Amino acid sequence: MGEPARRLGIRDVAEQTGLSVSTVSRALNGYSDVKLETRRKVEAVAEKLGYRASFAASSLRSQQTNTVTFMVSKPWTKFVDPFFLSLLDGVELSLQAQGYALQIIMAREYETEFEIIRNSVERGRCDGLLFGRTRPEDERIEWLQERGFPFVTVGRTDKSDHDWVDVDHYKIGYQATERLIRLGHARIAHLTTPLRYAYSIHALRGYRDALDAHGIGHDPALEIECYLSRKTGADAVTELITRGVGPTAIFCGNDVIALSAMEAMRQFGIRPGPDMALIGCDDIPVAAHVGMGLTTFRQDLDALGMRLGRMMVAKLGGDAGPHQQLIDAELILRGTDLPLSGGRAE
Amino acid sequence: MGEPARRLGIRDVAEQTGLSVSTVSRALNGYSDVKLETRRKVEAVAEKLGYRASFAASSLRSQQTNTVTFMVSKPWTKFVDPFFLSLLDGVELSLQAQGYALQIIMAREYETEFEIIRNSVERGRCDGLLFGRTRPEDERIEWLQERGFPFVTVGRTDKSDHDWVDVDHYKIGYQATERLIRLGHARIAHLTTPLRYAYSIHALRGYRDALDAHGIGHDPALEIECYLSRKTGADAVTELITRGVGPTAIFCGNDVIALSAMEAMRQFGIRPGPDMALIGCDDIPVAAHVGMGLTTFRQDLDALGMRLGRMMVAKLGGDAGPHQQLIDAELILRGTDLPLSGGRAE
DNA sequence: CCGTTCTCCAAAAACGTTTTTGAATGTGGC
DNA sequence: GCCACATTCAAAAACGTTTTTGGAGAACGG
Repeated sequence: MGEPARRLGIRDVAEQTGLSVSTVSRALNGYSDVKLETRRKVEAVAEKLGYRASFAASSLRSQQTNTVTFMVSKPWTKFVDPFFLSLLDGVELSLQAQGYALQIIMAREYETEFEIIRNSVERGRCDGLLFGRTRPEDERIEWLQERGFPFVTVGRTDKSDHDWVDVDHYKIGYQATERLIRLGHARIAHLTTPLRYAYSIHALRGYRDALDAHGIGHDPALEIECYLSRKTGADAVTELITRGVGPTAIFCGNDVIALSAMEAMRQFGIRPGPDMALIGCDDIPVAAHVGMGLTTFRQDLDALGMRLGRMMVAKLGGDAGPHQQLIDAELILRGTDLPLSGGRAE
Repeated sequence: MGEPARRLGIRDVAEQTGLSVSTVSRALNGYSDVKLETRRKVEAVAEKLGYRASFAASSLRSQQTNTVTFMVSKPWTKFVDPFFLSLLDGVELSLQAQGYALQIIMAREYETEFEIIRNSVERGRCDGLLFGRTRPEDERIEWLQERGFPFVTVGRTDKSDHDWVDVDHYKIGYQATERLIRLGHARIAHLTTPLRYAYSIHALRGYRDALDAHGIGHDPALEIECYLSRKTGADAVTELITRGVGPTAIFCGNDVIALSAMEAMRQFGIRPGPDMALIGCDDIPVAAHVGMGLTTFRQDLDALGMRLGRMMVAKLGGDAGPHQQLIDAELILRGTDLPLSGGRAE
């Protein structure tokens, strides 16, 4: 017994108000050619009935979803720290201010990233796309550009004629290295984040340029690519020490690598800081608590997120672009950037 | 010049194959009443053309989205640690195995949680809903139950006649307290997570029951409710000490509170562990690195996520339920659960 | 050889909105 | 008093699928 619980539709609102369906729609969507009094009545009835337009129906007809998708790659270290949440927070804030919903979608495997994008775009699940982990040559970006689909990336690519926001990793690399040089170090190793990502390469360039600028050439043996799983910071430190490459300081592409490196140092009886200077990047929460505190770079991801969102809104609003935003990281001095003391012969 | 780039539709596939629109649809959606050969041809052409069904159109007609939404409350501490990501990972894995997409949506404000749910459900944006931070009396749950909308929560409520998964916080509270009692402590404080959440209350009950079971009554002065911002673990410790309540051990509702408490202890010259035993909960990454290591409880959120996803799939598949899953946490012994030593007069 | 069942496909309706088109009414100028 | 124009709304088309309905032909049993 009882009705089969048919979905509440715009017709019901039309009947209740005694107006036509089209007028109700125009009233609810804020068109100007509906009398204020009429609009009020429609809104009141809609509220009373608890009516909301079907998402599927309205986006089918209007050809837009008012939704922006952020694709997050799972093994992105930044996801795990609260500041990445700040980024999403900033994005959400600036999007919803303009009536857009933020939707987050996970790419669990590296291989599915592209497939997820294709699916989102071709099925018309969102109006705009946000993603990070850009690579120097990024097929996702080319594909999206071909189709003219709106997107903004976190991170640049080699041909950067699209919208992006980015942290200046070149500057980070340069500053970190220069600081270590100023502290008297000359044998400075660099444990890089995976070099398939553009930002890793920028940091590496900064590192090398700083060395060059101070008349120190870069030594390939001091540059080691690290991963989250395969080869960690600890492996790299072990390699540096057993091969006798003899660094007195290390600049790590991120704090996770730095932490792992510190672990290995302790195993070798090397004190991070006094015996081997260390600078990381990201300022993850652990960084302040580990040992004497890890010197590292902090990024204002909140601001980055806001800009990311605003850029997307501008783009969806018809602003052609391209727009780009580079933001600086802040050096957080703690306990591991110490001057060269009892270094070996150099 | 050039076409106005009309959207690629199912009609195009129909024309290319020489079949009717309905046959193409049935072929692509895996119905049985289409010859294998025909299906192959359709799939080939669709692939060649790069056709994908419009999400809006198909979900309008079929009245389902094949999407499950996880609503994550922003100030959820678990979001910030990598293990929360494990939970989402587990969910995604079990959902996509059954052809469902996982979509994450953020509730930045406490007040918007309900609104987001209403919007998702009434606009028909998803087929099922997942969320945590359940409260003993949870209006979201009642609302969803009234409407018969499929959902599974992370955490129970008082009237638990719905589907949920949960970590056994009662057991955690009981075990933590019992361990501290066995170590000789009798004045054991409990810094609780916000008591509006059901799990906080479960932990509190476990704490009290353990005290009772060992003939120690609970003292309201030893129970302090902590928040992430307003009153932190540090504030609570300050209160305990300045008021001379005299605890010798503390069980903290989570590690963030514990860390904050440790900070305050140091300010008072109290060594966490030797001078004041401490047990936390969650095993956030910092926990292993802070001081002599925080003794805490680890939860297998990966498994929790898998179960959560599977439960949702079952529900969407017509399995009535209710289904409930309680999982145990594992005590991780580190350096802060020490026996009572130079305690004051008791 | 006829009737029945089964297999495969086509035509058309339906999903619930938004947008287009056009009509009715009122208003003002001459 | 008539025409032009602005305002406000209604009718109907359109969005791109899936589902329903039913029909043509093949297969099969008697």
